[in-house]
Formats: sequence, structure tokens, C-alpha cells
Amino acid sequence: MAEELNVSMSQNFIHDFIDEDIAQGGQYQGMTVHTRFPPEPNGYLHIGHCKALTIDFGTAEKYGGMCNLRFDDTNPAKEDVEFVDAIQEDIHWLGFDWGDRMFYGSDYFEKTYELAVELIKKGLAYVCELSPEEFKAHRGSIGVPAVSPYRDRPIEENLDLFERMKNGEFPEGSKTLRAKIDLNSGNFNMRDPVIYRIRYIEHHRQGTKWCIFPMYDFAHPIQDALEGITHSLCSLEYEDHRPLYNWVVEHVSIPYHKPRQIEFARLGINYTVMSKRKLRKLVEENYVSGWDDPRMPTLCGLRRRGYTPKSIRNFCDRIGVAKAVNTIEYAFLEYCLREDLNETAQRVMAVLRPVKLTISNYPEGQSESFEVENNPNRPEDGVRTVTFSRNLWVEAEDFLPEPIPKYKRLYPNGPECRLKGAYLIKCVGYNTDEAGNVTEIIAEYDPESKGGNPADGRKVKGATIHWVDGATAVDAEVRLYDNLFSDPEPDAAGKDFLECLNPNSLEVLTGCKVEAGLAEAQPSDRFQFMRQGYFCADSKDSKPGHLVFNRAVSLKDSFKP
RNA sequence: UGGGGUGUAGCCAAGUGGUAAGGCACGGGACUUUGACUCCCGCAUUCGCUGGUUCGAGUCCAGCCAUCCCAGCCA
Repeated sequence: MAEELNVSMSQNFIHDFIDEDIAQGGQYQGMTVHTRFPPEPNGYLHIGHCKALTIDFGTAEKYGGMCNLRFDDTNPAKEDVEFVDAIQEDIHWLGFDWGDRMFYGSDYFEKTYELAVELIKKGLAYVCELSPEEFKAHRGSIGVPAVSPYRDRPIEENLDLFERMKNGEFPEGSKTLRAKIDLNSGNFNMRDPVIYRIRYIEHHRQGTKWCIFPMYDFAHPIQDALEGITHSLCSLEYEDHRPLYNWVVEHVSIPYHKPRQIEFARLGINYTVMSKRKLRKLVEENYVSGWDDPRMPTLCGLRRRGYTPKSIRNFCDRIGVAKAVNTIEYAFLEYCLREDLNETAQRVMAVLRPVKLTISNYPEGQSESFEVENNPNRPEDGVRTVTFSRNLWVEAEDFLPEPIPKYKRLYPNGPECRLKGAYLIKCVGYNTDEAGNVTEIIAEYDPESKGGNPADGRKVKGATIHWVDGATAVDAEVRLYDNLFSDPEPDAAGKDFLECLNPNSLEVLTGCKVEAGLAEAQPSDRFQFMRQGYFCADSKDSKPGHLVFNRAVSLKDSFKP
């Protein structure tokens, strides 16, 4: 199903680490590099996840290994099946394939429990009865060690208590299982971290079978080891957890091998919120129409917005992989899209802000048709037929009563311009309403320039202008989007991200003229035109298409009124 | 002032002791039946700062500064 995307991963510091591991042999001797992509099913995937996806799948592929898809569902309070399905769909849409290696962290609950028991038997874990509040009070502080009065409980007693925790004999929050590591560590993750907690919540897969759930720090390394993952790639905020990750791998008996965690910086894009918590708020409180609202940075949102899988993957590959906190400019994402669209998009002419153009010397009632190439870069894409008559619609900004410097479009006695694919014209006048708004542009055409080619071969000074035929053009309801956020950027200091919502982010225009050929194809669709020059159909099932306007308006401009 | 990271151009980013790649953005020009695309040209005498080692330092050493993450029974 995945088309050949031709996106290859370039060498980065993670590869350097892996190369060292392979060169040194040791625990990686003879092993194939395997990675995993471990989303927690508590939201939709966004473009930030695509960076991780690209790194996880790309690294495995580079070394001839596999990348597993594993749902990290060890916290029953936050997870839902809705997200499990959506996540799979989005990963496939991007073109990544995990084959038959899809797992759930919760499928390892039995094994994880056994390993916890093993830890207890080794004297490396104990049941603690501190309440959450007491736990905080006993946590210690910088330079002050943590304490737990239950630390030296006999092994037999721990075993008994832990089993009874599993059997549901104790209320939530009353007991935890803690790893016995170092109450003095400057790294608080090592101050006897909780590795199991009691939760009487139905799990989306396990139902009510369990009432104790392993913490991420305990479950993740075990899952990695069980699946034969050699390199567990994650984001920077887990650096502090690596000692704990290694501790678990070291002290738990999994005959397989010992995976290595490597961290990289997550993706940041300006004017874009990447926090799952915040995106969830936007959806739940109806600031947007849903997870796939075209203004969302989710993969399904970007898809509706007209982004192609290839463009997103190219983007993720090109931004690089490093450990420095980064904020990529939105313009770079746009560039990656334009690049792909320019290659593949079927062109069509459209007029967003129509102004009537009358060809005064073209006979009333006459009509003819022209063929226009669908994609000038790909002749094999063929041509489409457009009709032409005396009355046309052109973009309002293609006319000015008084020219400004370097303006080479329509204005009275201005330069000869070409109506794309049709004729050469010269503007001879215009009409306005009482308020002075331009209502009609008057022009004369050169009958000897059919197809836009003047008979005498003279060069055209003016620009080539897009147009649609007033006789056959179809009105479409159009949505013109700005970015969801504007200056100040979301997450700007002291600003709640909701305060940064762009009030103009959704603009509904009607009366947009669309070339007949396009509108006839899907007469009932409401097309959403994006400023960048592409659009997508309103419903998820409709096939996205693309328009290329005569002038692209950079998203950046929309931030500056 | 505890622990863990990171600082190379407006934004990313390569660089692993031999004289600062590349991309985006931006500016200029050519070309063009999309002011698009394409093509040229320009864009860090300097790598957070200060010292030190060296014939030679973005790379090694020391100190300093800035900045991000961590005190969930979240992941």
C-alpha cells in the first residue's frame, strides 16, 4: 500500500552510536538492529510524531532491522480504543509499515508482574504504604535524601503484600511497589521510584483483570527487551530516566539481551502547538471541528489540508536529528509541500476574489474552447478543455486603476497581458460603483493570438493571468484558512495558548468562481482553498486535489495584517 | 546554589586538530504561457564568552555565561 516515497535517512548521531555498538560487538554482537514506535493511545498522531516515526522506522530500515508498533497502554485512565485505530490509519497513510509486529504494552502485564516478583525476591523492590501525600513529604529534596519507613520490610512480607495488591485487597493509593535503588541520588528518578500502582479502572484491553499497573519506567525497558529491541529511541525528556531504564534492564531476568536508550530532540514548529494535552483541549472544547480540522497539526488534519505523505516525510528527514532544542520555521514545511505539489499536482484555474473582465471587442454570445496542460512539468498528465467568452472573471488583485512600481498586470493603458492559454489582452478602462470599488475591467484582445501565442511572435511585457469563463464558471463555497495561531506564538511567555488563537483563522467566502472542469467533477463538494495554493475536499472520504494559483500567498504574510 | 542536557547565520544543520558543507528564509539577476518552477549571484574573517595547550582549535583543557528538562502512584 505504501507508495515508493524515496525518502532516505541521512547519517545522524544516533547512527554514530549504533555504528559504535556494532563495531564494539559486546551485547550487540550478531544482533540485527530493531526499534519500536511506542505511542500512547490517548490522542491522534501529529507531525511531531512523524519525526519520531521517521527516526524509528528509518533507523531500523537503515540497519536492515524492523520497527515494531507498540501501544504504550499501561495507564488505563488515559487511553482509548478510538485512538488505537486512528493511529494505525495515520501511520499507514504516511507510508510506514510495521508488518505483523503490532503489540500492546498491556499484553506483557503477566510477564511484567513476574519480573516485579523477581525483583522483590532479590530484595530489590518493596511494598511501600506511603500515601501520595506522605510520599511527597518523604521524597526529600535537593541534598536531602528521601526516606521510606517500609524500605526494609522482609522479602516474604513484600511478596505477600504485592500479591494481595494484585488481588485487589487494598484501596487505590494505599500501597505501591517501589524499586530499591538510591534514596540519595541527585536524580530523583532513582530515589526508589514507584514501579507499580493500584488503579481500579477498566483497561481498554485487559478489562478488569488487573488492578495494579506497571509504571512506564518499569514497563518500557521490559517491553523493549522482550521484543528484541536493540535501540530504544525517544525524546530528550527521558534522558533523566535512562539510568533507571538501564537499572531495570540490568536487574530483571530476560535472557534475550539489553536494549539501549538513545534520546533526540523533539520537533518544534513556530506558530504551532504540538502538545497533545493542548490539542485535546482544542478538540474537546470545540475550538476546532475535530482532530482532523485542517488547521490542526495532526496528520489527519494536515491530510485534509492537502499535505502529501511524501512532503511530510521529506520534511522530517531534512530537519535533521540532534539533541539541541529546535524550532523549525513553518515556511520549511510549506517548502516541502510546494516541492512535491509542483511535481505532481494537477493544475486548475480558480478565482478567489472575482472581478468581472469584459473583452469589449470579443463578440457577444460567442464562445470557444482551449486546451490547457494539467501540469506543465508532466506532459503525460494531458490537457483539459476550458471555455472562453466575452465575460470572464479574474482575480481582483490582477487589476489596479493606477499601477505601482514593477506592476505588470492589468491597468488602463498598461502592458499587454496574456490570459493563460487563451489570448493576449490590453486593459482599456474600467468601471466602478458609487463607492469607487472596481466592478468591471474593460480590455481588448488580439484575435491573432489564439492560445496565447501572438501571430508575429512578439514578446509579452505583462504577466500571464489566470481566469475563468463567466458563462460556465461555477460558484463554490470556499474556506480560506489562516493558521490556527498567530502572533504572539502559542507558548509565548506569559500567554495561555488559547489567547493566541487567530480570530481570523477561518474565513468563509462565497461566490468564488471555479473553472467548470473542476466543479463539474464534484459538483456537490465544498472546496477548501488554502492560501498556499492547494485545497482539499471537505469530507474525509473525498480525494484531495490541488490548485495552483497565479500567486502564492505565504502563510507568513497572513500573520502581518 | 541537586541531577541531566544543549549552545555553529534569522531557522534547521554538517563538521571528530589542517584553515566554516548543505537546506529553508532573505536580497539581486536571468529565464518563463502560474510574479510559480528552474537557473545564476550574494548572504558566519568566525563557531556562547574568557583564558590555556598547539606550527595550527568550532574541534583538546580550564573557568564562566546562557538556555532547556526533572521533585506524577503520567507517558
